[in-house]
Formats: sequence, C-alpha cells, structure tokens
Amino acid sequence: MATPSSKAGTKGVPRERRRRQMLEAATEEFGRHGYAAASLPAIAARVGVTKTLLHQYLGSKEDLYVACLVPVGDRLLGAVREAMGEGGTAPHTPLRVLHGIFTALEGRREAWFVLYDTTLPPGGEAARRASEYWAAIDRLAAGGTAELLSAAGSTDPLDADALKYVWRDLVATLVRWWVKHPEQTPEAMTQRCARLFAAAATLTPEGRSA
Amino acid sequence: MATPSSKAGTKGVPRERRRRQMLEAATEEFGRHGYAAASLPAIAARVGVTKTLLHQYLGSKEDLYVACLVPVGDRLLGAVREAMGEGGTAPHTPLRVLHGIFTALEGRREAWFVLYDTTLPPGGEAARRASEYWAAIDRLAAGGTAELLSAAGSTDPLDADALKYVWRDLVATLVRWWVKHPEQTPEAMTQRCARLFAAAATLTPEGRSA
DNA sequence: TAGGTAATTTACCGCTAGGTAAATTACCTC
DNA sequence: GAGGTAATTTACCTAGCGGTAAATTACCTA
Repeated sequence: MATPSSKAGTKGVPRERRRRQMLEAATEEFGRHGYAAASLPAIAARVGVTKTLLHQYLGSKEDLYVACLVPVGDRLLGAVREAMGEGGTAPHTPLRVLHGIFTALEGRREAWFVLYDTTLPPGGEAARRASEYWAAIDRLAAGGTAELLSAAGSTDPLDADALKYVWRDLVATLVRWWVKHPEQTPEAMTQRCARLFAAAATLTPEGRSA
Repeated sequence: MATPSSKAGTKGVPRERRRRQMLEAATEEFGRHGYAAASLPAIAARVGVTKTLLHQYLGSKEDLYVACLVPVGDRLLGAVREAMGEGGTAPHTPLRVLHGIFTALEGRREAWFVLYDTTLPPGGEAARRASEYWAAIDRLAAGGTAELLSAAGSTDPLDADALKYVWRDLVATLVRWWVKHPEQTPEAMTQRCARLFAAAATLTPEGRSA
C-alpha cells in the first residue's frame, strides 16, 4: 500500500495534484522569503520531490513565480474591485477593502507578499506582470486617496503619490502582523483595524498645514 | 603621481580611510538589497577593491554587517530618544520623531533598512544586535502608542502590539518613499507627513468600535 | 509477457558567493 | 642599497543555486 518512497521512479501522484502542491508550496516560499531568497530545492523539498520535477512541471524559477502570481493577483484584484465597487466611496471604504483583502487571503496569507515582491529580476516578465497587478490596484485606490487629500486641503501631486505608497505598505504591514498571529480571523483583523484607525485619528485633533 | 592602478600591491589609501569607505559602501548596499541579497564582491567593487581586502579589514559578512549596524543604530536610537525626551508626550510628538529620524538619516537614507533587515541569518549575532536596537526604540515608542490607544478606548494588548508594528513600518515606508525622491529635504518630508496625517484623520470622523 | 507511457530520480554543468593562504608591490628608514 | 612593514592582489577551495540530459521505476494495456 505504502509507496516504496525511498527509491526512484514514481510515487504515483497524478499530474494535476502535484502541480497544485507545487504551486501552493512555491507561493508560500516566495511569500515568506521573497523571490530572490526563495530556493527551488527548498520548494521541492517541501513537496517531497526533486527540484528537477519542479522544472519539468513549471519551467524556470521565473515561470514558476508567474504561475504563483497570476491566481493571487486575480484574486486580490477582484477582492479590491468588489470592495470598492459597491456604495461609491463611502467613509468606511478602506475598512471594506481591508476586509475583502483579508478574506481573499485567508488560508494563504503569505500570498500577499508574492504580489508585492521587491526582489524580482528587473526587466523580466515576472516584474512586468506584478507591476501590472499593482498598477491596477493602485488605480482603484487612487480615487480614495485623492479624495482624502483634497478633503484635507492638499493639492500637491507628490502628496498623492506618497499617500498611495503609504496605503499600500500599510496593508502589507497589517498582513505581515496577521501572518504572525495565525489565530486571528479576517473579521477580527478588520475590527482591529477599525480600532487602530480610530486611535490614529486622535493623533491630529484637527489637521491643517502649509 | 597617479597610482599604478592596474597592477597589484598598494594604492596607498590609509587604513582608516579605506575602512570608512568600506563601511559606507556596505551600509548602502545592505540597505538597498538587504543582508541576504547583498554581495561582498559588489561592495568591494563599489570601493574599487577586492573582496579579500574587505575580509581582512572587517571580517566575515556578518561582522561587516554588524560594523555597519552599530553606528546607524546608535544614531537613530539617539535621534528618537532626543525627539521623545523633550516635552513629554505632546500631540505632535510623532512628527518630531519623524523629523529627528529624517535628519539623522540625511545623507545615508538607506541606512534605515540596515537597522530593519528581515533577511539576517536567524540566531546569529547580527540578528541579536539588530533586535536589541529595535527593542530599545520600540520601548520608547510604546509610551506614545499606548497613550493613543487608551485615548481611543482600547485596552486590548494585541492592539498595542499591532499599533507598534504599524508605526514602525510606517516610518520604513516613508523613508522608502524618501529614498525614491532624493531631492526632498528632511524638513519637506516632515511637512509632507503632517499633511498626510491630517488627510488620514479625515478618514474617521469620530472613531468608536467594539 | 512485452510494450508503452507517465512520474520521478540520478548525475552532471556552469556560475556565483563566502572565505582563506600565499604572494606581490610600494613606501619608509637605516 | 637592504630590510621591514603596510596595503593590496592572485589563486584557490567549498558550497549552493538554477538548469538540463539521461536514466529509472511503476503502472496500464494488448
């Protein structure tokens, strides 16, 4: 019954299943260590397989990365789009977006960092594809941040850029904290974010600046 | 007059001077790419020297990292301590802290990421030393964040942990944006942060949550 | 029982990295 | 000039990674 295991040949795992295993392991490894620091042998070992098989199933390291990226990107983009879509740009939109992201990420939390990997080989297809995803997401967020700024009386385009940047990284930070607290549900996270926002708001009683 | 340059031997650069050159180059390289991705050959090349010399001057890669870390850590810790020290915990303390960090970092902006490097070999001395620095800085920040939270009515210790985390990463994000906009002065950055805070405050008209 | 084929491994190549021992060169002094 | 010493390089070792070609094993079928 038990497959020979120690010797070479086949372990009889059907193609599709193996493929999924590999993508799952690779996504986690890429997310945890980043593209550059992630190693194919490590990913292969996690599946219980040789790195050669990885290559035969999913091509080069960059190919593998792209194969991990696409489903994650689609999923997250969809979640953000949906969260922003309903109800215009209500005041609590950011929380809705966060909630969407958290639920989309549940079960594969590290996947976020696959989408926002800064160690991709520059000029390669992986970097191109990834940048397409965050451009799309940023475009969705742009409306919200612009609105915030104009409400606060700023017209500086650099402010808008910085705010976009900060928002993106804030999400990353929250997800990173979430990864370190596995027991937290997406709902609990969303509520916590609401509390944090409230706390942050007490920082500037009423803001006004040059 | 011009040193032979192409051939071996000495280029006549005095020991101390070389050492400083190396530390400067290493700090920038570690900051830009992170410990794991930074390469000794690249650092050496930047100084115009062989990697062997690097080893002879500053030991192993981890030794070199620690040598870069210490001055940066001392400097930043000092800046934060000073910014927090004067005037208790006034409402605009965060901005003062940011201003202190920005000025401490001027001229070596990437140095921040040396202090907060996530790719250090776990269990090593580098990781230990770095964690000591951020523990010290976090301790300083803890007062401020706790105050914010209690003002907003939260008593959850996890909230405090998350907020500490968010604040730390927010600083990192702002510095990262700053690195990408070299022409910005520390003062301009501080003012921009003030505007961003104000904009963020409009997010939660009045916060209240479970 | 003989193929065929799908699943997998073994063995290897080239490259780069971190690291060390042993030379090499230039200057300073007697 | 002859040493000594400081600054630096050349040459080399080992290990790990990404990647490829060629075996190997097990199952299904005719």
